[in-house]
Amino acid sequence: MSNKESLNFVEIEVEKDLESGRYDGRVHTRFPPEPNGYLHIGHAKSICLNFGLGEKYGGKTNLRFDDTNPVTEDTEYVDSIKKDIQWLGFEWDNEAYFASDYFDKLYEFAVRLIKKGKAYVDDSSAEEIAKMKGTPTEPGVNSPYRDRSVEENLRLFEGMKNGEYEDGSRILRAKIDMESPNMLLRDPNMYRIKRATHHRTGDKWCIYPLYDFAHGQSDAIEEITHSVCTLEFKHHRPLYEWFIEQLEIYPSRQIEFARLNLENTIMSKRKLLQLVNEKHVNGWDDPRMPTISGMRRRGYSPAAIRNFCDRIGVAKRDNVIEFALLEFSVREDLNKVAKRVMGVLNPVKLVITNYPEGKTEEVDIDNNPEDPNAGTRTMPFSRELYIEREDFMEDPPRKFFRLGPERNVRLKSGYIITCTDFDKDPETGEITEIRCIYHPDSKSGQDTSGIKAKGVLHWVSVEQAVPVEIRLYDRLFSDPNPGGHGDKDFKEFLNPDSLEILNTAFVEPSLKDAELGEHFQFMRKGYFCLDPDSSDDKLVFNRTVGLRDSWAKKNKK
RNA sequence: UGACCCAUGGUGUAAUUGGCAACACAGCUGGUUUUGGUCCAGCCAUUCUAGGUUCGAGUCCUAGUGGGUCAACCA
Repeated sequence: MSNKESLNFVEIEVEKDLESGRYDGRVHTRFPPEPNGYLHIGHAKSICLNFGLGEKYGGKTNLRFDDTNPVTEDTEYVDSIKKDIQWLGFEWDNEAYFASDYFDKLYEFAVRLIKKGKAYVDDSSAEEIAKMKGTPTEPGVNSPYRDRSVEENLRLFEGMKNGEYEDGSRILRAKIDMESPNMLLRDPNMYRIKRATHHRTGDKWCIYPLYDFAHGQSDAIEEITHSVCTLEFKHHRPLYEWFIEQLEIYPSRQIEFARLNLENTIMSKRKLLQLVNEKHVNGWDDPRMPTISGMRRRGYSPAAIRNFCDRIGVAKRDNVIEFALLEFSVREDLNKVAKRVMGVLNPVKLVITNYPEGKTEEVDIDNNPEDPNAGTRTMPFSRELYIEREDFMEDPPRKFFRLGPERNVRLKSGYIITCTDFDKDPETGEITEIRCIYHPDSKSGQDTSGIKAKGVLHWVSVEQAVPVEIRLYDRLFSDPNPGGHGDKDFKEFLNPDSLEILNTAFVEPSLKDAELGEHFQFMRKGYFCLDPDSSDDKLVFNRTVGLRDSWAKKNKK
């Protein structure tokens, strides 16, 4: 198969099956989300794994919605999930499938099991069943309803389907072994009565299969070869296989891998939903969310996310990935594609006293030094500019390469300037204006001045500057493992400074034509993208991720 | 006080299935640079512990230790 490159353990298992001819050389995987929330980066790992397997071995991958619990599921989620998978760049086989498409078949499977004497209707309450189940260290006991006749079970199960009984009054269980050390084999529930409107089947059904009697059966119906899921389902495997054996259906094989955990975030859909509902964030696609839609809005690219998923690998041990690895993947991709532009986040005015008033010249600038084909554009340069407030120091240390009294610095793609003077608010100590002279023979590309300038600053011409709103993001949680403090609620670790809004920023005029989905690098400041909140009279930019900043790092120490 | 799974640098993943512990990220040095970005070079591990098998163990065996999962009419 594949020779030199190392395989993950799932691929190794798949290749073994390919060699043994177990599935006639077929590889057919599936990605089975429940439509009860938006997809997150953990799902991205699963998507990349499942669709990656399909692509790598010339097979196919189904998208199947595991929609067997109508009370939490909704078509809004179906739509968002489809969009996210496509955006990541994957294509599922045929139309999307739904477990709910198989409700008739599943009902028939259940009847088949009853006829074999392998399933029975239990009239016990949920509490009674739980009690009879025992504990991990104590065996369970048989239900008094366990030995009903096949005929009675058939009649009762049909009654359940026909809505003759109340919700929760009866349940269909598999008859396996109440003393099994594996709790899941202690007569697991198969079908419950639940009068709820399903997002696709409406009110047709009042009984719905549970996970263990839907998932594996759906795999079999679709003739899935490798059913890849996360570690929590390990204990379900014997049950998964028991049903296959009893029903004599397609023998799909379940393989479990360790789910992704990311520092400073949570991956639980339930908790993410809570953040949305309680308005701790502005929706599922809030750029601080670990959702695919949030990351998209934040400016992460599909390639960045896929590369990240490649890098983290697939194994069986619990893992916590450092956020820095995700950010590396984002920078790595954006560095190649992002157009370099200028934006001043915290402006201070710079006046070039020896530059003619009213004059404007267009200076040339590279769109992307990493991409020779990206071309160049021009930017207006004039007497009054905005520069970054933090690029000036009244009394700078030796290693500060930026502007200070009598210091030289180059204005990127423009001229070298020498600072001559500055104004300061006597009350606040804030610098209000900086004055300098420029050296006309130092123009970028035709510099004959011989002047040295260690620092290079970005800038925007005041007259043409476009005022914009800038949104800066930080980790949503200040704790590396917000969900891992059993006694404390994860929301206690929400980072109060995860969103910072800047309302006095300016960007170069070319950004008036910025489009949604475009990636920009604001030089020396990071990667940015236009936010959908933008309107014609107000542009909003999200900072996707900052640039690596060894100067800031050095100063922190 | 059960069953099952897992254990390799700060993090994650490898190691031709018993043959010199590799790659990436992070960190630290230095170089290049009209982005303190990118890029380039260098540094950073006696594989949880203790026994055993073997010429040879990260890999096999035994025992321990540590972590995870399992008792929803959720998936």
